[in-house]
Amino acid sequence: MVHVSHRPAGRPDATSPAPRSDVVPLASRRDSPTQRALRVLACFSPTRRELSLTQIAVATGLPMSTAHRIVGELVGGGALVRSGKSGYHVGIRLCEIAASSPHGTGLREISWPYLEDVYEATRENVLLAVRDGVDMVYVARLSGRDSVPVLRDVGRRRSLTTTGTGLVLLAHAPTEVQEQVLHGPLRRYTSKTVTDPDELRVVLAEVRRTGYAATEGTLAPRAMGCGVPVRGANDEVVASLGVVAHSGAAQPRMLVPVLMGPARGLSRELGAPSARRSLPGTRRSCPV
Amino acid sequence: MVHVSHRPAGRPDATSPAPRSDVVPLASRRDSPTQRALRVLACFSPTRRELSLTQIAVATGLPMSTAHRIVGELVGGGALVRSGKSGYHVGIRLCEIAASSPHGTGLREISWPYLEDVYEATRENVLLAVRDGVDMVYVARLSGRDSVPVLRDVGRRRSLTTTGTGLVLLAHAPTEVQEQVLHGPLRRYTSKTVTDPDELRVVLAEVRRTGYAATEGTLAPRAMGCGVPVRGANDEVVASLGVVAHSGAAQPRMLVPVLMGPARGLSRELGAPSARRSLPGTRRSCPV
DNA sequence: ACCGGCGTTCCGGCCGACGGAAGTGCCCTG
DNA sequence: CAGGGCACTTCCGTCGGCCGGAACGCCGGT
Repeated sequence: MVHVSHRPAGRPDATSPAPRSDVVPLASRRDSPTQRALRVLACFSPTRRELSLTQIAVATGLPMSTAHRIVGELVGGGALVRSGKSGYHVGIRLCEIAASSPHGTGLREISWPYLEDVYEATRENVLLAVRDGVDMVYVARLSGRDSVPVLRDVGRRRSLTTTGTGLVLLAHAPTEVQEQVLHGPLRRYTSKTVTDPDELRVVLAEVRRTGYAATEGTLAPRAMGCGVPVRGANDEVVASLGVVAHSGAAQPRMLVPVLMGPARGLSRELGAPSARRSLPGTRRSCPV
Repeated sequence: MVHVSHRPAGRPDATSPAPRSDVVPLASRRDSPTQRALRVLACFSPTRRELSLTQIAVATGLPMSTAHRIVGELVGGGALVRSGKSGYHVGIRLCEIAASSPHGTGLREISWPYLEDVYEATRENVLLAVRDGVDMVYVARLSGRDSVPVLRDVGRRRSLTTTGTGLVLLAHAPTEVQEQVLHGPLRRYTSKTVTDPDELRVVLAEVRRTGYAATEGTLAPRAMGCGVPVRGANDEVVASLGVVAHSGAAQPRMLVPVLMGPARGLSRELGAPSARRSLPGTRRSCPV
């Protein structure tokens, strides 16, 4: 069973040695049509909602005619739609498909009432995040009109090491992912950001032991956050529920009891066995 | 400019039950790899969140080996992820991309506060819908815990002719779309469902004239709804904001004033010129 | 142990994707 | 008004990689 690394990892040219003397290394970038189509779709992001054909061609590195054909087929399939004269954006069809993801929009639908519960209790920014590779992606955000807008835009990709929600996800990630993060560069955002691998290991162990992660000033100077795990059908951690607020609004760890209830409720709805029955020792009902 | 019908139309290969042993190009029904990849993705829906490889192969009509290759590439690109041993579901990567759609998740993000405003005022199911082809798709739904669950699941596809929100979208759709719907079969859900094309034309004209659509008992016997248009940057109708509730909870048209404010606010945030300045006739320029 | 289903791998043929080049319409400019 | 630049669209010959039938592990059930 060959498990393909789910990250194409940029440009692994080494797989095709074939050192033909006349091979042009520049344009030898032949990948499968499926991957090309995905690359075209990947051009779009919450920060780049609308692109022209030329922009797509440049972003993907595809020739104009090729980009034109692929985009045309994506439009025919409803994945993209034209907006205006020269411009494309992601179509509703793709949103429908994405809505089926149990880690994305589907999870958002299920989780919404629980986020509301947390919001009712805290009146602060409530977030639900999942892990994708070595990054964290927010799938849902609930922020009242009067709460501080610390973070914006669902779908933004962030580091796993700088927020409470991220640390929860990293602490329960597979070992290989953790090692990958620990060996990679740990970017510093503030003076409090943890950048020492060994120190981070200690933090992660603590997160596993206590069942929550609280940070203060690690991403921005006056922001603090707290996250707790949300578990799925196999009791593995599928998401992290957290609150982000300005420092001083509350002690981070005081948020833990508020988060635990909704997190357990959500885990139960997701089919987590450990959340199925209310155990007497709720705070450490699950191994690790 | 060739406008491809955006519906690939199921499976036309059942037409060759007699595979002659000669050169009959039964496999000539080949579509482009891009379209194949989209067909694979389109297998997933909110009602079919997890599929095995065999299920995908059957659903798309692709041979196993072909389906295996395409699915593998989609997994490599992050569009699909494995769940368990035999099973795939839509990946977060696709949700990120979909989050950039101004007609989908992006619209949902923007619209949420306005939906909340309507909910605060009505305590009923609040919906935001857009049109895709001759169907309506809900992009956001807000229903309180205690409100009647009349409709479920964002991303579900519905008819344009049976709800207030749908009628608004249809009334402001391009003429060709309206004709297509009017000439097609008009499915009857209840005894009150409008199925006569001429009668529907009158209804649509009334919707355009009054600026809202109210229905009662057209989809389900004891359900009523009301919808108003939401306009975009070109002042064209991009979405429909509506409320669905049990009959008797309120007069449908009494919901109109409640809907108009948030709808105008949302339109303004989307850049609609007509909502830019508060017109004299408008009874409330700011959301409730 | 047998078996049936499912997923995976392999390989040769063939056909449709590929992309350079030419064509079209539009807008801005001199 | 002619000219030129830009963005998009179409065309067509070539050939490389997709295609899918067939064969092969791997389980789980009986």
